[in-house]
Amino acid sequence: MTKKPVATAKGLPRRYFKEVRFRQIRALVELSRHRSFAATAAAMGLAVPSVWQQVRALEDEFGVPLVIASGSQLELTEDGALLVEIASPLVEGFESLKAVFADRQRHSPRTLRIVAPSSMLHGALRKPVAAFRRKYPEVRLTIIDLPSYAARELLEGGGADIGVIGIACDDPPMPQHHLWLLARYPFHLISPVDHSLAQAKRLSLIEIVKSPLVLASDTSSSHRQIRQVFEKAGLAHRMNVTTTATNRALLLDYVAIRLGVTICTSAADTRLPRPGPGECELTQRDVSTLFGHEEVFIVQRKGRHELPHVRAFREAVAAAFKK
Amino acid sequence: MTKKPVATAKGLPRRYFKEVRFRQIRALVELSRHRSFAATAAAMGLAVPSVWQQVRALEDEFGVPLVIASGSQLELTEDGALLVEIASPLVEGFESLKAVFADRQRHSPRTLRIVAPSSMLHGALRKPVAAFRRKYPEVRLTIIDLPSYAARELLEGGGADIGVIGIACDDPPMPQHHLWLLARYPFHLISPVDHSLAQAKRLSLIEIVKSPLVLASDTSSSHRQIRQVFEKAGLAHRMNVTTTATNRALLLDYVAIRLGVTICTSAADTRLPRPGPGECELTQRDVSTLFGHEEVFIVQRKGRHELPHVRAFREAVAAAFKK
DNA sequence: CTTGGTCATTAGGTAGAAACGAATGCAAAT
DNA sequence: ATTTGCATTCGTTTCTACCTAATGACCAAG
Repeated sequence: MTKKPVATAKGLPRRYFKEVRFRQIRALVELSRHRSFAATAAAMGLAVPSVWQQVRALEDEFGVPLVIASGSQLELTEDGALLVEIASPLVEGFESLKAVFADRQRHSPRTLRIVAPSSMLHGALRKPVAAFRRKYPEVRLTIIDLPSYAARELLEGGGADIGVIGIACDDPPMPQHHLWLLARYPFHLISPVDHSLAQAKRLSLIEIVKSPLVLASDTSSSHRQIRQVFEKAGLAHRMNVTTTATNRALLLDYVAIRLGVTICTSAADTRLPRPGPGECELTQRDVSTLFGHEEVFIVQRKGRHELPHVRAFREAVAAAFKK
Repeated sequence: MTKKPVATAKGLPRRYFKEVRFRQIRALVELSRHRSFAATAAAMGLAVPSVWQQVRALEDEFGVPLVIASGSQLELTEDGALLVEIASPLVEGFESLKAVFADRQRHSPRTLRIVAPSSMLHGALRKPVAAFRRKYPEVRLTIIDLPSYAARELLEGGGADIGVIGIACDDPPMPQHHLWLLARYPFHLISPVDHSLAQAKRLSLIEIVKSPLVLASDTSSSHRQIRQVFEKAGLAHRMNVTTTATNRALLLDYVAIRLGVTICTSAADTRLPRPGPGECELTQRDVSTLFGHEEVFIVQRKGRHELPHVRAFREAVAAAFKK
């Protein structure tokens, strides 16, 4: 029975054996230092036959004797000495590879690109960012201010290392990324105190859609979620979004000058601003039974390894939200 | 059940796994060129998962991501680029190792050290040496003229690459060397024609030992063999070696001026010289029944690899003797 | 809006390399 | 004359390098 050769994708037999191997070269170089298989093996933490075999394999490969044992003392042949001369810089370079890399890495600049909507940056992220800046002053920090959905697209394209974004319930999944839930904010309806929606006993989507709306940017998660809710109710075509703004303070300004009502989220401790000149007083009602909650995630590309400074930032953010 | 760690000679577990491997580095460097696992694998003659695994192993080893796949196109991280920058000269050096070695080897001087008794050098070896000189003019040829046993000792000490020597029957074996039998020459007794040993009906050791002897150097194989024969017969103490010489012509001269008789070997076609002035005529008798034959060998250290020019010389000598 | 192709990734399996211990043999030192 | 230290051979075990096949994501054209 002949041994059947294993075919590769290309129909060729495997051929990873006939080849000069680095370990063999390393063994020879060590041998040239210690001048004995026993000493070399000890120095390399190997058994004698292993070293022996590696060196003999080299001789087979190059077709010339490299060492000869005359009595107890071992000598390199001319060819052996030549090979050592050529190869020893390579061995040294390779041995020190990890150290050199670590050294160069220490001195090469680290970067961190954070993306988040401005509300996050002004709010919950302000402290973690500042703390990170203090702890890693050498890291080049890039902060990108984008509404959630735009931020998501940036992350997916590799344009940022980490993001803190809201994700609407029916947005598609992000299979390439890790998501950690940070917070759930209920949606609130904010309107002038004298608005009919502020007075109504019970709110319904039908009632709300009749009013002109002031919403966040259409690339924000809250805008998307609200639209999705109206779509499911078959009311999307009746939405009258008069204004969009990227900023909660602006939204409230527009409501105060009666451009419409807004549906947005607020952290529990957030107070409504006092009315300025020419503005009306505002009130908010919880509409989470209709619109659910906005869910905020830390988002980061999946991968085997997380750089230490990225991890530090991620944990700082998580801790800030946990309080 | 815990997996039992295999203990080495030193009681430590084997540790040839946690280590940066050369192939992994090579894969990364190739990947940096082709920018895709598929293309890299094709270029290296490997399957895609092999390359993938090698690069990921590197990432594990260095603890940082080295490449990221964003969509179809693959990108090196900063760390990956750094590692490639450091390692690619090593890879190139290693890849070209064999070629560089071959090149340097071609331009580095080859040597051949031949040892043999002068009789061989003047006789059977003259033509092979000349032929070799013509065929390999660049080889530095060292010819050492020593009697057989001295030549043997030189070979055993590594002082010569190849030897053509006689070996006496009872000389110790040479386990470290290859021996090829070239010729067997019968021993002859050469004496003046009027000597009693030339006249005697039958020769015996007893008779021969009574005569003064002219022999080759005591480090020659023939001298040793003759001495061994007399020793076995218990006659060694009665040997009266009046003269030794390293050269057959000299031996015959001494016999011709009646310093004694000689026992030596001669090729079949060798004629005795005509007597000079003041010399007597000589005659020879085959004494191989008493002293056996001198056996001539090519001797060469055992080893996996024989350099081409050495082999060429060995074969030239063998051919010269075969005729 | 599916669908087919191409890519990366995971999983499972096999041949071969790389290591070991033990046994042998040579040579020098005690 | 032993012992000891080394190189060498042998047979076996363990680990690696590689494969194929299957899965999943993305992209471009039907």
